[in-house]
Amino acid sequence: MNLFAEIRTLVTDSLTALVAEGALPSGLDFAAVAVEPPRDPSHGDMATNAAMVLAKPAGMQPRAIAEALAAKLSLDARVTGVEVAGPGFLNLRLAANVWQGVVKAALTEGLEFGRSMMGGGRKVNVEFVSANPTGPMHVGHVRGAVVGDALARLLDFAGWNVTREYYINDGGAQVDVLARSAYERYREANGLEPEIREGLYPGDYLIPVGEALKAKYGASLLDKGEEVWLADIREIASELMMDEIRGDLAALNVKMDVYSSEKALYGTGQIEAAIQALRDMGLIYEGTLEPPKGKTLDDWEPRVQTLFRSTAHGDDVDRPVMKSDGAWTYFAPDIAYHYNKVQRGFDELIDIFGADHGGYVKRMKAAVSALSGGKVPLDIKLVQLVKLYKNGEPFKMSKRAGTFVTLRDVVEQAGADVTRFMMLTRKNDVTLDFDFAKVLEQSKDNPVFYVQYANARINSVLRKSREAGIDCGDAALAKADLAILSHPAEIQMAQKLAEWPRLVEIAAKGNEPHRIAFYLYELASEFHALWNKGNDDPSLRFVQDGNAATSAAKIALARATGVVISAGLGILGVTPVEEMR
RNA sequence: GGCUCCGUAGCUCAGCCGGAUAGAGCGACGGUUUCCUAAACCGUAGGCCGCGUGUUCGAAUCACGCCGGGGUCACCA
Repeated sequence: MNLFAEIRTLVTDSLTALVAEGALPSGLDFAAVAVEPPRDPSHGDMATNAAMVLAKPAGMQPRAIAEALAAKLSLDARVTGVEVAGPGFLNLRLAANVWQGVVKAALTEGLEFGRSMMGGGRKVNVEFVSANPTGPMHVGHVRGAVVGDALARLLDFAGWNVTREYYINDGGAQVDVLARSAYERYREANGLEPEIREGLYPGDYLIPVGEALKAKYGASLLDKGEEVWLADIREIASELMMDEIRGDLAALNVKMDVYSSEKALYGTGQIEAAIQALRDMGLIYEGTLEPPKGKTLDDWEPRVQTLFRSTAHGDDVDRPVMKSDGAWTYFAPDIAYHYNKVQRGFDELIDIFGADHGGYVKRMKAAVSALSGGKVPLDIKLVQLVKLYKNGEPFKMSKRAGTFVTLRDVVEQAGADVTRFMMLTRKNDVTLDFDFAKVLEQSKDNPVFYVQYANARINSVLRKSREAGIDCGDAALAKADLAILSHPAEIQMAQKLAEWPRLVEIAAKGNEPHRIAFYLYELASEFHALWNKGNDDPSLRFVQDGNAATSAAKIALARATGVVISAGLGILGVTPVEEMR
């Protein structure tokens, strides 16, 4: 149930009726008509801009349209007041039972309350994390992992058919470096001194890999050159690193549906086929790029390369797909990979990248635009840096690698739920400060705690009510006489609940999971306020001694709030806390 | 220099597919506890929404140009 959508339908139906009566000219487009919560509560419960957006196309004064529409709307039983205000807004007041109905809907629909059909079952692929399989995930990956996973959950809730996908970059030089690094650990496992040369990965997470290699090969590779072992060790080491990464993701409560391998694209003709497809469109040519303007590169020299004419699809310069030695650039398999996603039938693609990949956005969009004939939109979300602090001081440490803070470090210190919520308290394109001390603080300065505390209070009410012998099942509460919820503070709470389905759609439309976190904070704030009003006015307390009917109605309101908090936390991938003693 | 993100209260940030008197938390000041968890709540103070021009009935929001800060910039992935 989405009350705003229902009232918007009422508005557009009324407009259609006015057209039929000749009060409005025919052929008007109602797409721009919006029904929204007004910023100022004194402006009523809902406001519509219908008269203003239609004034010009209808060739009428906004006020004339507004008055005609007001007359129509006031005939509806749900509408108790309509007034024309400001430049032509129509402010609506709705009957109390409309808001009480929202409480009932939340109880009967449960965690499905707010689920939307907006996605229409369209297939969307969300690619995120895609960290190189050369070591454990570090803090830089955490935000992308959380944003991607929460976005996937959000889109699922809003009616999309979602696939979460990880692209394993196991085809380039970095996995050779991994293999050489692992070989040194293999020598170490055999009692020799490892030579961790400049450019190799020094982290001690490769020690177990060395052990595993010793278990498999004994001492047989010690006197061999890398032409003998490189390919095999590359394979084994990157497999083990992916196990590590899967474990890291699990620790963050992130699950992938599909892992795709870059290496698997080589030798199958997929890269050649993708490039050929572009060539057939006349988008591949041999040429020489200009040096970047304004930036002097000492080692720049003109080179003939195989280039993708990405400028034909919005990029600023054309991009090389093949090196001068004839090997593919990183971009080529990435084109093939995205082509593969298009061919698998996804209607929409989303990539979550770190902000350092900002320069990659236009060329990737150009490739997808070309290869899908402009039919598959690619949205790329860049997540900005996370800066770590502890008590306001910049924080650097790692138990495991010496050089970087790992995902495990963060999860062990802060917990998966807190980490996830905090990563969503900023929109993706703003840098985020993460203070290990602050995120564990139990105060309203900490939004995770604040929301969880509201949920704990709700559960406390339910516990006590059950002890008092009241049936607190959702079905029973839904049958309560909700007309009892007539106090303005209670109506206001119900109004906040009514915004939930609308918010889900707004967040999904913009691929903006952070909006869920902000809404939950506001919802918790409304609840805490209502809770405290019970101090001054005992009639606002949820449990009313000796009056089962009144208690049931008020508990229903609390429970409905709890349902929405749980549903919202579910989208964020955060487990609701029942009790916080 | 190109591209890109950011610039809103003392601080950290929401709001931005145009809408009414621009919001929240922290910090400051002042209140609330016989009560279902005060781990909370209520109130006061605090703003050329970086600057300018344009579009519009209407701009924090859209366009263009500046200023300031971050990221990034050919055969690395």
